[in-house]
Amino acid sequence: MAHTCIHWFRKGLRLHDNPALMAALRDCKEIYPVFILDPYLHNNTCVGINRWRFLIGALKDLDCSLKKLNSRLFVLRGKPEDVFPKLFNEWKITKLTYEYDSEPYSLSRDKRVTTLAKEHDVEVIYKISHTLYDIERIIEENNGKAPLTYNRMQALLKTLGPPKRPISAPTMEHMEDVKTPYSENHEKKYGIPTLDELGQDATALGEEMFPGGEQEALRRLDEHMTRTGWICSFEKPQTSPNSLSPSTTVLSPYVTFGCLSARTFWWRLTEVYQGRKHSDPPVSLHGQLLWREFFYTASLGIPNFNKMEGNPVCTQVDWDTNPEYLAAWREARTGFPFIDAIMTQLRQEGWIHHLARHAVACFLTRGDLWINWEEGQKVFEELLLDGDWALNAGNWQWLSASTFFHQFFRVYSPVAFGKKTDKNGDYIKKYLPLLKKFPAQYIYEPWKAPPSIQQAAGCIVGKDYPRPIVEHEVISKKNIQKMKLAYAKRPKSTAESPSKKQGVKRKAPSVVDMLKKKSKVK
DNA sequence: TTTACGTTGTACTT
DNA sequence: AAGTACAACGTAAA
Repeated sequence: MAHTCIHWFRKGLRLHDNPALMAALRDCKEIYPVFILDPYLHNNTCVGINRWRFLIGALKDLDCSLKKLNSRLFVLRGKPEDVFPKLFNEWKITKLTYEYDSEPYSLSRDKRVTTLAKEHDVEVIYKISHTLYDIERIIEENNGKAPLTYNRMQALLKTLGPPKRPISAPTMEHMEDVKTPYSENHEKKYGIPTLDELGQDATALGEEMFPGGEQEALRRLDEHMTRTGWICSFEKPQTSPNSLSPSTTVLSPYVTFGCLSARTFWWRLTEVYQGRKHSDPPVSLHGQLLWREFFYTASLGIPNFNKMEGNPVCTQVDWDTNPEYLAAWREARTGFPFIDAIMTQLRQEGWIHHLARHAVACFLTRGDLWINWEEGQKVFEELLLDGDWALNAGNWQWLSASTFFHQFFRVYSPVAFGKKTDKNGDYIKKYLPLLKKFPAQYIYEPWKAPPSIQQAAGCIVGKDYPRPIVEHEVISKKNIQKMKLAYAKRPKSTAESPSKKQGVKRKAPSVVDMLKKKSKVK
């Protein structure tokens, strides 16, 4: 007997490489494509206006693509646990399909919805298509633990082989015997929300740099894939955090919302690499997708992954509570132009380069302000178009040297780091036009400019632009010592003889270093 | 137990 | 552009 199905879109806002949607269309007479505005996920505190705009764009594009298949998108409002029982009854549903999502809230929500579905005699089918791999399998392969290093991750993936190939989007042939019953007043009942309905002030919006949606995602993917030389020589650490236009693909928002399948991206890259010399993970574009996989795996295998407390791999640090510092960082008024420019770009455009994220994250946490990484995590979640639960938590732990990365003595300078790729400070001038008349010599540290130069620039530090809120050279050294202390308090998994051999070990590394350098000749 | 290594530090020297 | 000191961590493999 043919089914009456709901396909539930959450992430995975696309038709291509959507195995759960294809499962819905098998033996199907009626399909209801559904998206639910869940007050838990979509409240105003964790979703900024740029992310709302991206989501609305993605939903519009989805509805547009579904129309071409004689179907429509049904947008509902409310808790999924409340919405589904009504839909099951009203539409006489027999099958529910969705894409697997490993976020803790999603897992608990989907469990509750599955229970409700069973009570209504609704068959539930879910498929894995948000990540390259079944990340539970990766954890199994590592004896039940998430790998904590990229190397280990790569070794595990080697045993699993390459990711599955993506599947095509449904066509009219798949829809031959399938209908979507929608009425004249569909827009009124199930329409896509406007910014206004969501309580957002649309007049506050800037130019839309990255419009949401699957069609836009695939168009951008195609465009990038034509740049074969660039793709093959791509090395993430060599790309610039402060170029005036993005030095990377910025496909991340599309992958985050599932407008673009990670597997589609992966295999398109494989095609470009084919028969050509190319860079490799971790720095290559394949490598970037594997980093995503790495953090997804960690987020599933490590409890309380988005918190310090109760997180077994996270170094417990006595971060300060300092609302003034936090507000200065969030609102781009730290007095360090490089930091403030990045935070301005983040708020305006919803995207900043990965290394720019490093600079501001290090500054907020272990580098300068000594504020808990969870505070930064919240701000990024609100403002980043590619704000992803797992990647955001993982990268904040990385940058704060809480786990994954442990060389806490390597601190980014809020002055020096940006100069490497933008000596003139053009990036700063773009996002902080107030400072645009400062000569290059002072653009990264305007407080050092003599009064006459400040006057000539039309910007007096301490009046028009803030003085630096901390003295980086001093505070970063203090903070390194505080990190050392926090590390010393870490519970040791193996019993070790502590201080005995330390005096000897001090000298040894220099010999090791010398040997290392000899072998590093390229 | 020891060793190698870690996507993306800074500041100074050669 | 490449090398080196700085002060020095944990993980995973050997």
